[in-house]
Parts: sequence; structure tokens; C-alpha cells
Amino acid sequence: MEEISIILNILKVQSVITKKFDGLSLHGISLTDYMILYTLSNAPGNRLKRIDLAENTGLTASGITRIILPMEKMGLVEKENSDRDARVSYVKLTSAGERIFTEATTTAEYISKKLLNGIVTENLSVFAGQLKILGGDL
Amino acid sequence: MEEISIILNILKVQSVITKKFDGLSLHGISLTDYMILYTLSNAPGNRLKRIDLAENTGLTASGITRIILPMEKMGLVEKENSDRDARVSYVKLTSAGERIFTEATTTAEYISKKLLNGIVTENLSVFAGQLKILGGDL
DNA sequence: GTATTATATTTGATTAGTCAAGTATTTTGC
DNA sequence: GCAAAATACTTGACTAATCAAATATAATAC
Repeated sequence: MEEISIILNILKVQSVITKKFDGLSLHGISLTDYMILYTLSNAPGNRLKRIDLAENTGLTASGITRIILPMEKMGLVEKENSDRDARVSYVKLTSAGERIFTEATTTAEYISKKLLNGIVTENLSVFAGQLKILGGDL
Repeated sequence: MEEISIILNILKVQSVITKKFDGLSLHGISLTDYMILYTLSNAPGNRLKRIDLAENTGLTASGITRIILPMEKMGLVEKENSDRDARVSYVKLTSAGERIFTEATTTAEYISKKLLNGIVTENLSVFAGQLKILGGDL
């Protein structure tokens, strides 16, 4: 078994997936936006420090800054300052953000069901576990 | 089991992987470049039409055009015309390309072994199979 | 307590890739 | 055999993300 081909296939699968999730644009968001909303909605108090958001999603801090800006303008998330540490700013899911997230989840679920269709249910959790080992732990 | 989290974890894993493979820059190439070399080296006659290269890697035809240009300049690949069809141009691995590919493979193997370390060997092929279902088939 | 180091974030410059439109050639249908 | 449709590729305009450097604050060391 060739390890490298697995790595390269992950790259390829990522391209394929991203293209299939274009349907999220129906809700005015990208797949990355969706990932942000997903991560926030699972965070305590629906909010996270930008740096933790970066850590959780695999993006860089600067990537987070740039992706959050338009999401703030759209009202999906809002900025909250920490009173303990003036450096940090929290990103918090707004109620509008929650609503869009819920709506988009319908679409996202539909697409991912189709995509993962060929994988036997019992293997799904194995797959999830393997991704986790590779650093995926959203 | 939540399908969506799997999809999002693939995105995340891709970010993580790409960053770890920065070491390939030692050989003057990116991970995507490596994927191209890998694909070509497995192709009959070490060459492929640009469109097939796109299909195989999950990139777009235009992405291929842009990524191949500098690789040509570096002498890793060369252009070959088809005498049957004036539209197609083949991308062919040069001997310099083969050499760099072999060298880079040492690095790439080292990194991927470390990355996939936590996955039990017998599960590796299962993992590979699942990626294939998702569209990964390099 | 002050100097050094570390952390959180943003910004400027750059890169890798997309999409849509354009060009050139080939294939199909009649 | 010719018009229309399809295919292979490139180009222009754009977007998403990176990295490295800058800024501001906090923590540590002495």
C-alpha cells in the first residue's frame, strides 16, 4: 500500500468535494463559510477566539480575519471583545447566522449523503476516525 | 454519524496536509507539482493530455495550464503535440522531471509515513478505498 | 517594576486556483 | 460536404488563501 497515493487522493477528493458543494451559494455562503458556522455552532456559547477558530478549521489566523469580515457584514457573526485580554476578539454566531446555518445544513446534508452514498454505514465512523488521526477534528 | 462532519474534516485535513508537505520546497516543487509528477509517472509513456491530467488530479483545465507553465520552464515536463488532433497537447515527464520526482519521493514518503503513522496498516487500504469512492482515484 | 519574550490579531504582497469567455480544431447529423 | 455542436486549450478577471511583517497587549524573568 502506497502512503503517498493516499495523501494525493485526499487533495483530489478535496477539489471534487469543494466543487460539489457549490450548491451552498444558494444560501449566500461558501463551503468554508459553512465550516465556520458549523464550528461556531458547536462551540460553547456559540463563540470562539479567532485563533481557536483558525486552529479548529485548519486555516491561518490571517485567513480567519479575511473570511470573517464579509460574514460580519452579512450579519452571520459578530465581534465580541474579551475583558480579560485586550488582544483577543471573539467571533460569535448571531441568530441570523444560526438561521442560515440551519437552512444551509439541509442543503449540505443532501449533498454529503449523495457523496458518501457508496460508503457502507459501518465504515463511515472508521473513516471519520482515520480523518481524525490525520488532524481532522472539527 | 454525521456525514457533514466528515466532509468538513476532509477540508481540514487537506489544510493540515498541505502545510506539512512544505518540505517539498526543498526540491523546488509544491505538493500540487508533486501530484502532477506522480500522475505523469504512472501514465503510459509518462505523458497525458492536459485535460486528462485535469481529470486525474481534480484540477480544472485552466488550472493545469497555469501550473504546467513554470514546470515546463524548470524542465520537469515538456509539451508534445498530437498529430491526430491539433487541439490536444500532451504533457510529458522529462528525464530531469523523473529525477526530481524520485528525489522528492524520498521526502514525500518520509512525511506521509509520519502522517499516516496512527492508522493501522490493514486499515490503510480501507481508507484508500473510501477515498476512491469519494472521487479520489489518482 | 522593567525588559524580554510570547500571543492575538491585522495588513500588504503574493500565489494558486477558479470561472467564464475566447480561439482553434474536430466530430456529428443530415 | 457543410453547418452546428462538441472538445481542448488558453486567457482575463477575480477570489481565497498563504506568508511575513507590523501592531498591540500580556506574561515571564530577573
